[in-house]
Amino acid sequence: MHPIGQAAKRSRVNIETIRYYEREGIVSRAERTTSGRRLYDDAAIAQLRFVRRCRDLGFPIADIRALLELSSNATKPCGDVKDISERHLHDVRARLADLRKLEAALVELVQECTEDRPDCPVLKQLFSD
Amino acid sequence: MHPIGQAAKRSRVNIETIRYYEREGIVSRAERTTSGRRLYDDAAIAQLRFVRRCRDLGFPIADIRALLELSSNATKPCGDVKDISERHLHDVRARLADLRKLEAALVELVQECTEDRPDCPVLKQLFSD
DNA sequence: ATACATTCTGTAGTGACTACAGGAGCAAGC
DNA sequence: GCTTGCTCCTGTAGTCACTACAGAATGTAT
Repeated sequence: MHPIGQAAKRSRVNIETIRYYEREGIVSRAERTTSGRRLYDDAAIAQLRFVRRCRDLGFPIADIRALLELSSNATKPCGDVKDISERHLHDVRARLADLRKLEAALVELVQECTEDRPDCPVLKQLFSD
Repeated sequence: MHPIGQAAKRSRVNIETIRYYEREGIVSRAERTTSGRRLYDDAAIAQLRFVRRCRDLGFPIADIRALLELSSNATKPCGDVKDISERHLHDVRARLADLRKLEAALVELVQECTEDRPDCPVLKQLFSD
């Protein structure tokens, strides 16, 4: 059994975030010492690491809740896991498309800006009707 | 002179957001009728539209404050405008790189998930040490 | 006069944390 | 036993850029 600091290091989830996850019911409530300090076994740490990996993959907390639920309660989770993952992948691709457009627009904008002259074409363009 | 609803339509900034921008000092304080309602002239609407366009380009509010300051006070704003824009472009590219990695990781993950079987390889992988 | 639309202020909620403040517990050295 | 310093506790507020109300007042059309 490990105190929260150890659990944080092993899961790469920082201490404040672990407490936040517990408060929000995202992970199960940790055991406590008699003085009220949290204690984590390997399974609890694995759960934190799971959440961390999902966050690294960009899954929102709501999805992570669902994934954790599936992992503990479903007999055949794979279909639902796939659905959640594909929906998320779709979101990521949509964000990628937006960012690519944004990048192109910015490149064009920056090209306008070449000299130290009194009328900035960038500002002019952004202010135009 | 236009009431806030008109200003919102013309600038594509919604009413609540316009009030928020004023409260935060991002745009200049609107004139008022005797009863206290906001009034916007063309310049004020252009300023709102400017903010909206910058937001569309992903600039954070702090950058927009700086750009507005430059547009009203600087004699040769173009150099600074370029600096701000390039720093932002750099950020956007960093986010793009992150998202691309994320997409690749998700594609790989989703490929694992093929059948309706009791042990989901995705969950297994996310839970592994 | 009445109905309806528009606007006002002020506050709270969003997501996913992060950063304190102020206090208590614990381990090691003297 | 005492002090030092680290870890931990709860609870609250801040982050970013809005968005969503509640409850009241004003304006416009019939």
